Amino acid sequence: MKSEKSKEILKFPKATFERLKQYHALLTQLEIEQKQRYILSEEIAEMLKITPEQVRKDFSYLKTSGKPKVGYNISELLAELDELFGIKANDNIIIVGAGNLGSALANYKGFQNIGARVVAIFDKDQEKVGKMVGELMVLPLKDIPRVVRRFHVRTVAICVPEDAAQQVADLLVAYGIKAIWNFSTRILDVPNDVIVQNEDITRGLLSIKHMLAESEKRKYENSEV
Amino acid sequence: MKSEKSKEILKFPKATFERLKQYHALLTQLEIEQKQRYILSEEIAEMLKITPEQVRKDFSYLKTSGKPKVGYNISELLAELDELFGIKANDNIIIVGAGNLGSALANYKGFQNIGARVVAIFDKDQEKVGKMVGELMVLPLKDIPRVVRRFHVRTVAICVPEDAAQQVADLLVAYGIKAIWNFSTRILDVPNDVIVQNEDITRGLLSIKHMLAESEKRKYENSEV
DNA sequence: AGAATAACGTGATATTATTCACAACATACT
DNA sequence: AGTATGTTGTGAATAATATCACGTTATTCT
Repeated sequence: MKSEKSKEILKFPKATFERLKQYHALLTQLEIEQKQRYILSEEIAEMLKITPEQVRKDFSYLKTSGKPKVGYNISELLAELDELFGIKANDNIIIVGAGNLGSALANYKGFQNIGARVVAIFDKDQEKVGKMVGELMVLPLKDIPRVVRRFHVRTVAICVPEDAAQQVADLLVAYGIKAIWNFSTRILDVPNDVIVQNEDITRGLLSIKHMLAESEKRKYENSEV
Repeated sequence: MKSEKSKEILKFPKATFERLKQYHALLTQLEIEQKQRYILSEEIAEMLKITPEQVRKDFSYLKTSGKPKVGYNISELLAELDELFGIKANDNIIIVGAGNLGSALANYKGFQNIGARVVAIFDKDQEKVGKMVGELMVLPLKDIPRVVRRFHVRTVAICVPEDAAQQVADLLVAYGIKAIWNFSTRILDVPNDVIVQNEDITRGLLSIKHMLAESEKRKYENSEV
């Protein structure tokens, strides 16, 4: 490749990338609300519990720039982030497991905001096959390869019971799936070229427990002094 | 390999804390499986896609130590992490929103592993009130204060539609709730002393999209060379 | 128009996190 | 028992990230 600079521009710190996802979610929300056209680094910072300097530093990796005393144009910023995350290029995904969690995902309306679409949901249980989940009919597992090929599915959300997660993952790997969105708490064993994104929600609750304990401690210490 | 330093001060880097949660989940799984008594830093590293040095460094903040050529005692390590996260001290939590997501949470069996228990689930919709979700009967929102007081609830999971999230948060704050586990993608505006843990799952999918794009690019570049 | 103001942009500096390198040591082997 | 081996534990070096400090600039005010 020729242009080294253009590559450089799309290269930001990992920590910045994580925050860009948060900015994207926030800006999407603001864009929908249509209450304001511009936003200050300080406003963003307050909402996301970070510093304004951090926000500006992050944005300095982008092409979009803000105006002193006015802030950043929400639409412009969101457009650049959309572009950056490849949101215009839609990704077809499927869900395995039509229990409550799988159904919740299937009904989730926000996927369009991040360039994703759920094209099918599968379940092992014959009782569930044929039932409707939102606008999708639950399909049997054997149909996975056909749907994957037909819709060029690269990403699968695993929403099955804990002890079935690895088994389903093995199946999906065999079908050539590129990325697994793992909603079980199990650590999946897959080949190195398969991406695994874990959504173990219990981690969030552990954080809460820890923060609650911390704030209790502070309260105690303060009353001591 | 001596460690005489006072480990009483349970202060570790933030990054380490994040990983301790992962170790905890992994060790819980291994403890349940009962397949092995010891685990090497290298095995942990491979499963969590980090380096063995990182694992050992993290564990160096703990009292538990490993044995050369043998590894770490799983039960001992898990016991220390349980203690650290205050898992023996049970936390009663409630869920607001009895849709698919709220129901999925209510039925989740892993809460006991992290010292949490769902004591009630609420919904605004009169149609849902009275219905059973797992072993819990859906209650009307007006019962929240009573349950919060009766069960000393400090933490609430918000599983309501996007545009109701802020409203519910305001309500909960008024009832004296200390921590909000936010499953909507909305950024909630709450007083500074209220903890908010966001579980915006779309971030995970954005990461997948990005990684897929990266691996596509690598493939392309390799075929160029 | 010129001055005052408030917010942006970013190089320099400080802080935090990861990796390296190797001594210490438990186990297995001869 | 002594030696070889492989893994731990951790201070030191390096790398990544966040914060600071301040020059720059668009807007508002007089």
